[in-house]
Amino acid sequence: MARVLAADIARSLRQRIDAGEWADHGRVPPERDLATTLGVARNTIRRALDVLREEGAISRHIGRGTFIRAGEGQSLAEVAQRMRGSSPADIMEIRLLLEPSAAAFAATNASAGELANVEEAHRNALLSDDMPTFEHWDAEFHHRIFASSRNVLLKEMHGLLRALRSQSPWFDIKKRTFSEERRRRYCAEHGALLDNLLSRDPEGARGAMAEHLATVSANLLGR
Amino acid sequence: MARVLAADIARSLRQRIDAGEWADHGRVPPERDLATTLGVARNTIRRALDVLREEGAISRHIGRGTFIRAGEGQSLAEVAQRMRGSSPADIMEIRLLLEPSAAAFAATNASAGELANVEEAHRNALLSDDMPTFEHWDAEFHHRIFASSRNVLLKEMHGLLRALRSQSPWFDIKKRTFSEERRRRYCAEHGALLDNLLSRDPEGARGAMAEHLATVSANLLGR
DNA sequence: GATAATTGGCTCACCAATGGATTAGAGAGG
DNA sequence: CCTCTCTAATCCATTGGTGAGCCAATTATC
Repeated sequence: MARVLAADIARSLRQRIDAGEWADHGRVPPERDLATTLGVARNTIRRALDVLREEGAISRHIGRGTFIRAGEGQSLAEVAQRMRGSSPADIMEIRLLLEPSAAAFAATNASAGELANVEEAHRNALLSDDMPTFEHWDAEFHHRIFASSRNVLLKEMHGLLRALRSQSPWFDIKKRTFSEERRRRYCAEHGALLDNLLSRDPEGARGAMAEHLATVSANLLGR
Repeated sequence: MARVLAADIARSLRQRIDAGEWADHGRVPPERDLATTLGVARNTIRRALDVLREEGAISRHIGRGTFIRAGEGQSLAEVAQRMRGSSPADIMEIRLLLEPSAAAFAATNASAGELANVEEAHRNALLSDDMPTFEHWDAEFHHRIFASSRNVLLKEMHGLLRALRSQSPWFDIKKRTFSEERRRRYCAEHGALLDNLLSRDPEGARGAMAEHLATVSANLLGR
């Protein structure tokens, strides 16, 4: 008998997990089954699984079973769920990463109709006179730019950011920092950005968006 | 038998709803009917439906029935659902937007311990000899960089990308394009990136990551 | 309008599956 | 002989599924 049976079994199991043998349900067979099929005592299986759990490869739950950790907290919905805790600063940082590029993509990829939609949102934001209406068309302006980027995932990522922003602290911050002067400033920056889009200038659009977000960030976060 | 019956049923029902099986009446059969046709206890059906309601996929009303909520399309779960359709090219584009900045953030924000974790993933990738194990540590390397960026949302966004990549066409593409030479190339680029992180050079890290992703993109998408 | 049928909400007792833990013993190797 | 690993058996705690029953709200029927 080899003196390190459990380690061997651990290695073998790790390989079978990585190869996706039980990936369909994300669940490893129960200890007792593994013991009989591998012709080994349940104790030994348990020690092998202890190793894998130490490594974080699996998790075990009394009464439920042994589960592969990849894909455990990794379903799209669960990840989205965890995003709820993000701070306004974190969200702003991500916007700075995504939105300028989205604007650049839109400048090159958007159809005339899509740009017309962006323009419509801008016009409505200009005309709106109360804060909620302006907020709505402001958000719509940004979202329609993402929708014009021709990257489905990018658009949906913005949808996610928008969902996050519509929650908890953001609304208060926005309300507190809103003013007529800032609204005019936003509208002016939107207008400049729109001009870059309409003239199909990706780098100009990227710059205009970056500038606009810098303004927003300064207003909301005070820096 | 299977200790995850309710979860399986939830998955199956979600699929049937998405397929439009009951779209005409917007209504799912009563719990008791589902129980008998699926041959399980009503309690189990209820647990499965609880999951779907949590996700916002259905709503239930005493005395009326269980209804499909095709509404708004703004819930996080639904956004996540739409992301499933993203093409590999779209995903790659987003990675190019996020990962170089994540590397730059990590260079400035990471603790020594976090960088040690990144290094560990790199070492394990170097040592792994079969493709699934390498894939695992490769993904882990990238993810630990995001975890070191100190931006929760950024980290979760990468989790989202990873979840998308672990689905459908990606696995085939990776398998088809994998080779020992490419593995060595990836490891070398990871090493260069890691050096920039350890020497706390944000712009160097950003550049190294951008270069690495260019290689990956060329290999996977052929351009 | 009154009554019955339908439908989701809830609880309970019961059982099987499963991981957690302990104990005792058999062999192997120093 | 001592130590270490594996075997074997046993008991525990938790979880999830079953089956049954009753309640509450809604809808159909007369």
